Amino acid sequence: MDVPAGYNLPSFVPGFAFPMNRQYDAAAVEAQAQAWWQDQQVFAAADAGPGEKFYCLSMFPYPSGALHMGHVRNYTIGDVLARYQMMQGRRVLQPMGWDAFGMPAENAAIQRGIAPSRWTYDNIAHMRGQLQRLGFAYDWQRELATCRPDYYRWEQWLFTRLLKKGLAYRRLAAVNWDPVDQTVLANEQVIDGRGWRSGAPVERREIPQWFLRITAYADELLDGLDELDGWPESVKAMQRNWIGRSVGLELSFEVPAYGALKVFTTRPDTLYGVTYMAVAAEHPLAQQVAAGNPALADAIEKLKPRETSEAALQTQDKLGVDTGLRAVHPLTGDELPVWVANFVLMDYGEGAIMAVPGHDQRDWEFARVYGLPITPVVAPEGFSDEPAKLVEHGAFTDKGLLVNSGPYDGLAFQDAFDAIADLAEQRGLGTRRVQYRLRDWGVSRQRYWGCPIPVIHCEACGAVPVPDAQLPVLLPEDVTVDGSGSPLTRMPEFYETTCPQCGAPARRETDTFDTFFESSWYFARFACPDLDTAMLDQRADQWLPVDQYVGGIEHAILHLLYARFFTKLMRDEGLIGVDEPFTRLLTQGMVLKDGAKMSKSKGNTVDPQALIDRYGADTARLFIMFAAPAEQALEWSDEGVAGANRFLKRLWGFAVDFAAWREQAPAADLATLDDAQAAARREIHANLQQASYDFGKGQFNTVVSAGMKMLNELSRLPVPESGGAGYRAVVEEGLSILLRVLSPIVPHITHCLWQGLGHGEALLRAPWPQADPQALQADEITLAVQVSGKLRGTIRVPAEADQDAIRAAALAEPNVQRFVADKPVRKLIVVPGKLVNIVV
RNA sequence: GCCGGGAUGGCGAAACCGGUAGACGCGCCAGACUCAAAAUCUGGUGGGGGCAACCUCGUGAGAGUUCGAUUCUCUCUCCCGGCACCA
Repeated sequence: MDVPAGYNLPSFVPGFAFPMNRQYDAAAVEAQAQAWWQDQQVFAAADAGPGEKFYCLSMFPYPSGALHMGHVRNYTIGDVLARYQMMQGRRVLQPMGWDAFGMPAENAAIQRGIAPSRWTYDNIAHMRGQLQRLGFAYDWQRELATCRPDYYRWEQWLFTRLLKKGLAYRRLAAVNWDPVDQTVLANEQVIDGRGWRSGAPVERREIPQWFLRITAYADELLDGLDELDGWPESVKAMQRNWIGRSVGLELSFEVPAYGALKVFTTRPDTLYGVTYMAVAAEHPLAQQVAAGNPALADAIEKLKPRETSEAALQTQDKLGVDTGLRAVHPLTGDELPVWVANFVLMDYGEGAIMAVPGHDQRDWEFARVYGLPITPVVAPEGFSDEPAKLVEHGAFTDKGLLVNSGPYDGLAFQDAFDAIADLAEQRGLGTRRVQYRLRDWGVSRQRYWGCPIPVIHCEACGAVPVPDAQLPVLLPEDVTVDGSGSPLTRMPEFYETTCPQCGAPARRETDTFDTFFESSWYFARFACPDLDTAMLDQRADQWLPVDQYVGGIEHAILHLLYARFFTKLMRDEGLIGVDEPFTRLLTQGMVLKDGAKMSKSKGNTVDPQALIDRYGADTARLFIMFAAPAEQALEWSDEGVAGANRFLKRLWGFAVDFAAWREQAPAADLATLDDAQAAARREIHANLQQASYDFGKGQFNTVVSAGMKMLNELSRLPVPESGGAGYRAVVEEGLSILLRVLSPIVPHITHCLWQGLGHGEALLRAPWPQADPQALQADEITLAVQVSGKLRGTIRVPAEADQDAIRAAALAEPNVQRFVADKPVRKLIVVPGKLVNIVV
């Protein structure tokens, strides 16, 4: 760590002279603290040793160029948690790395003609410097970047293992195709149905792609959520819904001139309410109809989705066309029209539905548009009106008792479900089965800046995994990217190879992995980043699971689900013993300015570098932790930052003045406190208790608040001109508590003051302070007095007053007497330590 | 469209198990210091009423449960995150 030239470092010698400089110089203080940490190697995590392990991890950044405020927030929260655990005596691992593959590097290459690798490595170097300037307690020896072959070779290796197990496979899947740029587009690159660069309407194309069979782990991924007590309920709920396990009935409807039309339903109880059938435009039935009828083919073609995003599909107007085919209702024998509808998704279930417009809102809306009948077959218990009334203004989607359902009338949901499912199974019409919303994970990307998929395509042998001895498949870094597809497809020296099985000329796969592939296992690699003989070794089990994971809520589903999935894959490969990667999860909120998320496109960003240059790392950290709870959105405020800096200046000045005063003061004596000093001490300990409680909850803004109150209490005490044994005792103790409580948040200033005040060298290793119960004792307490629930006054009573004494005091309060007057007291509630409510 | 979350003074927020709404900070107002300003320090600061003691309204909207609701239940509005190729 470099110390700014020309600055005379204050000489912090424990227990001796305090620096003369009363001015808080953040740059000097921070350089001093960081130099000490660097010198002592305090953040190098020992794989074994004394203390319980604690693995604290923040989601690693994409090296986009420079840190943004969201990074600063994320990493400050993680660092505060890590440092807090160090002070609890844990052996803490807090690593940092780079999620280095991705589209922005290719975009930069197109725009500026820099190779993606060069751009990425430069960004990493710059951002690493910024992280170091912020004083995060990272073990930099474990740093990794996912774009380096020594990292990605192991995910290539794992992929070949999954291929052999059948957990990776290849099939056709849809992509967004830009017909002008002749390239595949990410959903992000499709704006209002058009390519972002060409402006051409995107097309949907089916190409062969690699998939990971995440659905094979659907049940385990779902059930595992129940054990994750340290995760927010909201994230678990989102994952549950994403996996979307539902138990239902697979049913076949006979369609003359087509055959059996299979559907899946979770509501067999509504079978009598089916009034039409609907299939997706890509469904074989639709294709068959189109083949024999050009007019219908044209109409069906228009119903085909153009984009791949589900949001785009589900928000379009409900459109359809009648195929003219009729299905036979399996129980009533009624004829049901078969429609092609754009709200039916080919990817979910069977790509066909039995429409029950009385009890499904989408079916209801479609029926309304096309004048199809709506038949209610379920009604709430005790519903006595005309059943048709139930579905006049929308579908009735609750469960209830069956009506209009022949022999099943009057049955409740589960009985009806069972009876109809039993009948369907007996008659061979269908079977019960479990359906997931979760789809297998498509990992192929037709892009350059990613990990090459380690497969060789041979005409004779098919898709052959690259043998271990040939790994890694190196991504050539010296390339030109021009936006018209991946350069790998134009590099014979990359793709021309020979089949590892038969030796014939063969073509190397030119697709790369989804970048979620890299981020799905990096947390494990941090345990052994230097290992070059295997993906992981026993050190992974020494550190895993991650005890505390911190990152944005936007990763609630995909990244966190894929990381959980990979953990199970690695476990089943015998690499690790844990089932789940992250024991506790904190999802931090966004950073906003003027009510909107900070982003370059909105032009409302604040550059963290400017903030650090002006005020220092501690001010940035303090503001971020104080301005809002970690999980909530944080509204940026330049004045708030200045306020945070003001507090640090006050803290510095107070400590320096006290140290100077202490030179001529008598020894500290806690037995000689006056009333004000005793009260201040009580407040210090009360706020310590609060801060410890809040730290445990992860509510850091109120920890800062408690620290501010402590300083307020101490500064309010008059400084004795002579004597001062009591003052010295209260302030010395108070400062030692305050510095420790704040040290995870503002580690630099507290480190220097701790040393300067002579408490020892390593604040990091100081124990967390404990509140003294004796200091907390008060003789009198204040109780609120309500009359019929409204506050009418307060009373002071001895702390040990009994209920009768409290009642008497409450009734004697003058304002209370006014409101009670001669009205009879119906009830008198005493909440110990809080309030009295007199109900008249 | 579906899933998840949020809404409290002029602003960021606090209120632990249903018990004094607005701690702490920002901003603003007044005062001290200063030739002046900045910085710093002291005091005040939810709306309305009152000389005051106090009264009254008030936690997105509407209902409900309760002696008592920011907190629990139901309905609604608006904003934010995710929706499988942004990371």
